[in-house]
Amino acid sequence: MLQVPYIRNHKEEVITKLAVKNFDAKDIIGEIIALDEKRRKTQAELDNTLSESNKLSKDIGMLYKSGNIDEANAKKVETADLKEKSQELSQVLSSTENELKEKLVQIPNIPHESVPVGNSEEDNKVVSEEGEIRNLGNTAKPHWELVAEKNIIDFELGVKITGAGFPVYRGKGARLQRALINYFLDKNIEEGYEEVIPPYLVNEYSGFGTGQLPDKEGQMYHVTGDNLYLIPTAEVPVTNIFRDVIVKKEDLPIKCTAYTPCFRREAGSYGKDVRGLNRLHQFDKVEIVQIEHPNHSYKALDAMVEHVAKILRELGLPFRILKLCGGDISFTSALTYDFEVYSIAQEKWLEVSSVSNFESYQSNRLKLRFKDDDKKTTLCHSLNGSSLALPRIMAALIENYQDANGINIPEVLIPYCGFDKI
RNA sequence: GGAGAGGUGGCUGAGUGGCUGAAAGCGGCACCCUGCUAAGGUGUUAUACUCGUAAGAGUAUCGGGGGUUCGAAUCCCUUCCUCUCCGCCA
Repeated sequence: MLQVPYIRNHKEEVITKLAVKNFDAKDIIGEIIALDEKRRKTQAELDNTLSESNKLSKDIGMLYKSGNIDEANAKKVETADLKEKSQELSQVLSSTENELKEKLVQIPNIPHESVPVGNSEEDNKVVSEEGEIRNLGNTAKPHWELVAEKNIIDFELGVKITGAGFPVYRGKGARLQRALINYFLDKNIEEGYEEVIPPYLVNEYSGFGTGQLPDKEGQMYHVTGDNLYLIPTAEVPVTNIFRDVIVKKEDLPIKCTAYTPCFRREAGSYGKDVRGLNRLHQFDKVEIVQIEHPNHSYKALDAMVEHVAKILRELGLPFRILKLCGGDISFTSALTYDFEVYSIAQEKWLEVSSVSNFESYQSNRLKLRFKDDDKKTTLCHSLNGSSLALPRIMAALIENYQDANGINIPEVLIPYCGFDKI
């Protein structure tokens, strides 16, 4: 959520920059400024009214104490008008505040100046590309065939137990998955991230804090009996650790990593793009989250990007890094880099990580602040990224490391797996 | 799930209708003093919003929401949470 004073003081700039996200902010910004003015005016009026009736009440108290009952009763009558007025004003105030908030949450985060203009993923800018893409000719098998042959991931079984998009990993498949999780976590811990195991169900306040609610409600599984939501990403519980928190400046940056399963309803497309591990309702992901000082958040973003790149390099997967354009970048992000690994059998790039700086957009919702040198409380910047999402890494590993004898395990994973071939 | 008790500032803990944004202690910060150290002294120490260039002033906040009252941390209702006992259970 953007800060109203910022909108008020940088009206034109906000409108221009939001245009990069293909968001026409002109009307809504005007409405917000008007609502804010109304809010402030009402606030001032209400405060004055309350101040008056507080004074009267104090007088009445004094009069009672000194035995001046008649005068006290006379003053009581005077309070009636003030009370009615303050009730009216506070109603106006709260409805104005609600309206204002409703408008505010409709405005996306302002994109960073380096975000390329564009309408869709076609316009994302390839920042770098690394690793050798093997040429297996037409012998390359897609991962869904390989996992069936080796009996390491069973999609049909998942359908029987739950439904489509809930695969069963078994044998070496399960072991490889667990190896990847541990490997990712270890790399993150090595980089200074504190490991946390958060709840996998969150309440609605948390959903609001990270922006899933109220708009993207359909994306999450809702446990209606207890009014809780299954997390679509560890970002939700982990970032909400810091909701309503004022941290010490010297504690920044705060770095957390968490492995969690992720649950996504993602009502939508079927077919080739969602075959196998490409898109699931339940999947595993290791997430990294940073809370940073506003002056250092872009340095932190670069470091996170480099960290993820290092892991992909170690795994020996060909990958590229994209800077998302205005049309593809998420609502809440100021700058996002996507990581894609190449799937040689599907002959396409698969997104395996998305690393973003939200600047103060999330912090404003979360009320996540730090005390600055001038003792002012200032919003922190928050960042997060996947490090990494498991299914597509698994898919790419299986496809890229296949040969006539089976599937090879990358060097770094062998100690975690306990085997070197499937 | 049943029966009780309770939720007050960074922490401990007082406070049962008005002068309590909140005693006291601890902790934190600043300064002073003692040639060092231990100790001592003085002051300060919440958050948000509004008005103001500022100094400052006002308003709200004692788990959340609602109510009674001229006036609520204090009374009533409701909800969430914590603790103790019983039951159930990985």
